[in-house]
Amino acid sequence: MSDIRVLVVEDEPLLAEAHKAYTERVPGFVVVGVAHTARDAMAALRQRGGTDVDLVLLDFRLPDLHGLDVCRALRAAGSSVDVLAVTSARDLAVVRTAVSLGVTHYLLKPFTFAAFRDKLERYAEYRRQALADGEVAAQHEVDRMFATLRGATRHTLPKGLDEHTLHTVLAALGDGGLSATEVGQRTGISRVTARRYLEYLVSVDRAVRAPRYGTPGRPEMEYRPT
Amino acid sequence: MSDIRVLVVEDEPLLAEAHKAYTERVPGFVVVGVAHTARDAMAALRQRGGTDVDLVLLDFRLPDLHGLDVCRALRAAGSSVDVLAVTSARDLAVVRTAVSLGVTHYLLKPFTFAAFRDKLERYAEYRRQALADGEVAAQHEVDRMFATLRGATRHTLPKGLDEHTLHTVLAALGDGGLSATEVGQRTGISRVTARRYLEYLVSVDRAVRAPRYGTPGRPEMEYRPT
DNA sequence: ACGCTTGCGTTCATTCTGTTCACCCCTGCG
DNA sequence: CGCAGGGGTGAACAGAATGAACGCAAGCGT
Repeated sequence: MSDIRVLVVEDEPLLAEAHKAYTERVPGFVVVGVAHTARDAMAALRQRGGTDVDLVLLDFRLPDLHGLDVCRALRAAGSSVDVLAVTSARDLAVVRTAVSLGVTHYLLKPFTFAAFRDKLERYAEYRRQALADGEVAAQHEVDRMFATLRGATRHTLPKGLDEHTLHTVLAALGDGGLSATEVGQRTGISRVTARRYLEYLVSVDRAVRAPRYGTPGRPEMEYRPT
Repeated sequence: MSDIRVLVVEDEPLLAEAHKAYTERVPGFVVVGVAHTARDAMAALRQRGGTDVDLVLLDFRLPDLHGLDVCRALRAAGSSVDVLAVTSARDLAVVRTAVSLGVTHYLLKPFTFAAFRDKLERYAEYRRQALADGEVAAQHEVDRMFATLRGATRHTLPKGLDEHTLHTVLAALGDGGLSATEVGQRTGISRVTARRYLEYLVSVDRAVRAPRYGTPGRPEMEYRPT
């Protein structure tokens, strides 16, 4: 199976580099181009005849056109290249339209590498199933393809940590500025456990810690989500 | 929440009637039109201004144009109406293209009413989440929308589960707040079996689980029906 | 400096989870 | 009527997640 060829479309040069680096950290993917505007992106896709790019990492906020318009133009031109929306647009109307235009996934900026990799790996798996030139025999095969692409996110937590507790802690943390003890009080969880989860969040860059000075005694650690 | 308005596109008159009847058997859906050709379908959609139809049940094998071309024309015209592909085309290439054009689902003919209803109900649930004019706060909310639309299907009880036991467990659960052990005690079923059924209920969103904190030792899981 | 104060970070007992596997019951078949 | 097979159940077990206890770390005050 040859690599999946990706075109990165992102106007901010630093982010474009970051997305490129992220993509190439995922086995099976290779970046074949970077575009900074909608015009460049469409030119790159046209030039390549629509067969040399498998997946477009498309920022929706571009200087010249909106990403949704790029999608529409692609579809109108008969291209069936796959699109992964990478954007900070949180409007449900935009999500709806993106879905109707067939984006494979919709990744909110800023994102962690884990979230990014999850989307790419799902796409790779979908592609493995869909790329064959054969035919599907039964409904459940089609269902499985759709589910592979869009099914619930799998997230692997370290041992000793529980997913539900993690959500509870995250919710209690709110906008941050809380110590482990305070999070514990808010959730009914013990300080020890609250700390366990807060430290996990720090370890995966979903929170930061800072000491609280000014009072006697050892300073308290204050956690804040990122 | 008003009904979801459906346009049925199917050239075979008998099948068109059948699809219409099926659709109206699903609560929350209403058929607002039937078209027998691609031309008719596009005319109907244009006439209605693109805002009076929420979902198109689209046969791909039409006398004048292929369903895929209808999709492409819709997208090119800026319509973001949702499309449920209903077709006997089993080519993976067709499925791939359909996905890239944003079809919500792909239903192989011939199909059972159960399979059909599953697709419509998933779409309704997706719509409920996506229709608000608000904004999404986090990645997992978008993920849930995609998963609702495309997640794995489960219409029958998995092996190893018995319907009668399921009802017993559901009845014992009452308003919730019970652990697997407690449900077991109330029903005379073992904890293991009670848990088996409770977890099934969670997996199909008919119950939620939350840990009970405060005491030493691994927390108990508390189940609550939704 | 040096103690004082306060909470951090860790260890470990505790309790319940999740899984495995043997058993039992039912059904179909020779 | 005996036997094989499969689906559903529960006893036993390995280990997962929590919180109490405790020693030590880290600022503050004199």
